[in-house]
Amino acid sequence: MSRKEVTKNNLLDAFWELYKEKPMAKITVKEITDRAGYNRGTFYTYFIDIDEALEILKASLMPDKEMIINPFIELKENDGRIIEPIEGTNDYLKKNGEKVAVLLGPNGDPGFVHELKARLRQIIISYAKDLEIKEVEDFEYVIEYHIAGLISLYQLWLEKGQNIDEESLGHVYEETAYKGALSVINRMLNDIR
Amino acid sequence: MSRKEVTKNNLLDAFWELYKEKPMAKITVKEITDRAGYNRGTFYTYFIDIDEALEILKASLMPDKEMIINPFIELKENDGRIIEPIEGTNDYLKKNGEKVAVLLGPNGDPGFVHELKARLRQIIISYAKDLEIKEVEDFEYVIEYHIAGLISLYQLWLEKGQNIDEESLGHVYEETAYKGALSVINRMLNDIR
DNA sequence: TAGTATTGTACAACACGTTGTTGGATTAGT
DNA sequence: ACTAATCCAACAACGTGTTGTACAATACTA
Repeated sequence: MSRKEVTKNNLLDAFWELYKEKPMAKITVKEITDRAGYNRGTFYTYFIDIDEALEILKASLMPDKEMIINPFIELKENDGRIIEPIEGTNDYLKKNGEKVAVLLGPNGDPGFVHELKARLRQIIISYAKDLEIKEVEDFEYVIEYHIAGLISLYQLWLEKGQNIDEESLGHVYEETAYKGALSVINRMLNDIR
Repeated sequence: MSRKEVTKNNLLDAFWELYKEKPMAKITVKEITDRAGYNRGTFYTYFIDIDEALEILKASLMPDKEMIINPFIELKENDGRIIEPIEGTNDYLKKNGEKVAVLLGPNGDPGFVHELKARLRQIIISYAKDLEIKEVEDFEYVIEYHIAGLISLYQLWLEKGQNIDEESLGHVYEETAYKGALSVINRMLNDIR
């Protein structure tokens, strides 16, 4: 790795440490360079401003199509049932989950959430394209609902300090995604009567 | 309304107009007061800083418990089926939907989203409290999944310029919430084979 | 290989804009 | 005319982004 790359990474790392602690508005260039051990001016040889640094980090966390496996590919062998997307996103989350969680959290970046959802929608839709779905608009809304729910589910889980084990979470997810949230709630209510 | 209140509202309105256009970091006090037609110093007699102005706006958009009707209250007359929360949140969204959408959007405030979801969860859970649900943790996750999905659904709809009519959206929502997103997707796929 | 030119990296210093505050002048409400 | 609200001018403190410079690494030439 060239010196240039080393320096840039050091700056990005320092920035990320600060970003975990406090919102963008309260982070200064000086803080970043102090922590990384450089002069403040050096920052500007690598980035236009702090926003660009964040953009670069966000870009590195955006999933490529290859990172999300096709949920429809095993349709035939799977008696017409699509496989659960959480499996497909697992690799991605395992690797970047911790960082992604920060961007999704209360001090995170709404633009990132927005783009992440758009990207995932786009990927899933592109996979489904060959299948020639008629209700295209409706389809997109269902995808959106599900992706948002899935992300929030995961986020809340991290926020709660993973208060239930991963399998239980998977079970909740599966039941909800296949039977519907309101039906599940109904079941939970009827169980106690 | 006193002169004081009028001025404060004017300042908040001007701030909101700017907030719709660009992110917090690029808004200056001078811009706000120029737009509202006041001196820059006047801003500081009403707010500590720009952040406080945003906090006040966010607070005014937080739903009270009274604004969300109890989705369980008609359980008995409703053959054990809970009524759909979208009905309950409708009044709230009708009134504040446009503003809320900005805060949920790409230039919005992640803290607001976080708090909004937490508040809605809390309200719904408080309604369900009397019913003594056993799987409390699981219940919360299902609620979270659903709320996030519902909000995103609505947000995407606004973003798409309401490309389908409200009834269609309601239909998509209902089917998804009661049958499960993945099941709906399965149906859409099977329909074309 | 030695010596020289070229490039790139980091730095310190600067001018600029915004912030948050102050005290006193001015205007508007009743 | 009295009081409260607003304006205005000036201020220090701070963060920003740009400039010119020194030094190190690398490439070039003989």
